[in-house]
Amino acid sequence: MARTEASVTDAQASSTDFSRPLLAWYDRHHRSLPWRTPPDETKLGVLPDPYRVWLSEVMLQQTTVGAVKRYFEAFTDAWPTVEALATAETDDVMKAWAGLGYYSRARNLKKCAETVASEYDGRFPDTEAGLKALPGIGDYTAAAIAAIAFNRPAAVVDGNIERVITRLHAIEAPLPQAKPEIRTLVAQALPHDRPGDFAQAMMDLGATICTPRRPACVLCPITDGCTARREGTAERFPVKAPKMEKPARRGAAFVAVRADGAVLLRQRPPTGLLGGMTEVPGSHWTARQDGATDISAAPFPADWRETGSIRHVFTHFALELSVFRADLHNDQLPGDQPPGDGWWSSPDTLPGEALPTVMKKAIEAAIPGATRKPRKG
DNA sequence: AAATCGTGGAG
DNA sequence: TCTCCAAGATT
Repeated sequence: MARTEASVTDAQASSTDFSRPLLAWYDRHHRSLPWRTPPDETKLGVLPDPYRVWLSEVMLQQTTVGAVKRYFEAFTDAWPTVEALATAETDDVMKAWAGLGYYSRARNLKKCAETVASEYDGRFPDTEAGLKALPGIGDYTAAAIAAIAFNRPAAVVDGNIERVITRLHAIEAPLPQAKPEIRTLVAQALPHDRPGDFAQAMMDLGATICTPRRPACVLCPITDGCTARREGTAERFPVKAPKMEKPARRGAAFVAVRADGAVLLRQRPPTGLLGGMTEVPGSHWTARQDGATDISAAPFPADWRETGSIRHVFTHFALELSVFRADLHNDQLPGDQPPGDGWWSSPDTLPGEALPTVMKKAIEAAIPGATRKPRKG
């Protein structure tokens, strides 16, 4: 195909202008994703639905593409527009988000949808500043939506792009200190005719070629200006500050099973770890390792039997949970109301509850299969 | 501004 | 099994 953008190339010509070969590579090797508009359409001016771009970008924060796909389909099926999400029940949103992690994202997602629906007439702002003012949208997400959904020349910097840029320039400064320098370099390389495709091309390159380990430099379209490639040190970048090791905590979880199979659940506080999500009653999670499993934290007296234990690793600590189960007869129920603000969830509603993975593990340890959703069809 | 906030896949 | 870490945001 004939190249007609010679003037653009000349204007940007420098050792750091890698956008043309990168975009040419993207045109041929871009990933096809449910929220993405392919380059043959964006080049004709067709842009993706900002709602779908926003939803995907929030889901993709610190989360892999593979994990996001099913959730994205479920969300867009249930709530096809930002107005639909704005009027949804928050509890339904938390249920749909359960398992994806970082649950403040779901709370902010709902708030953001409500703001866009009520204050912006259902249309997302088309500038970085306007977007960043919304809950759950920070530097990266604001730039990504501006570039991808509105083709604004925004400097998008995510983990992939940090890796690509630090290798291109062999940046020795550790992250996150090097971030301002990286942003400047991205802004300098930004092709103003295709900012959205450029951002996605950089991310695809980082995800498929310029990978954290064993990068496929042989297949890379921009090796010419890559210092780390020339020096054979690509895998050394990006340099990161040393990470501290995760402390251990332990606690007890109590699975109360009624005669009809219903399980006692309750809601966690609205903020903090697993904020607003559903849990089985449990003890405090202590950092003490000598502490015996604390059965005094049970929601009511019963014949609690330890049925096993589960391990779960959070971002900043590892948890070991002793799981207790009690099978209740009808005359053993603690009054006609569940303790506190809890509720009994029957076997057919349990799989649809807003249970984070750690709680599904705990329930599974007491009642194998109880949280598994029945296969449809 | 350092700490907090989940989960699962890959090597 | 263990380590790394993924399209980061918030306080």
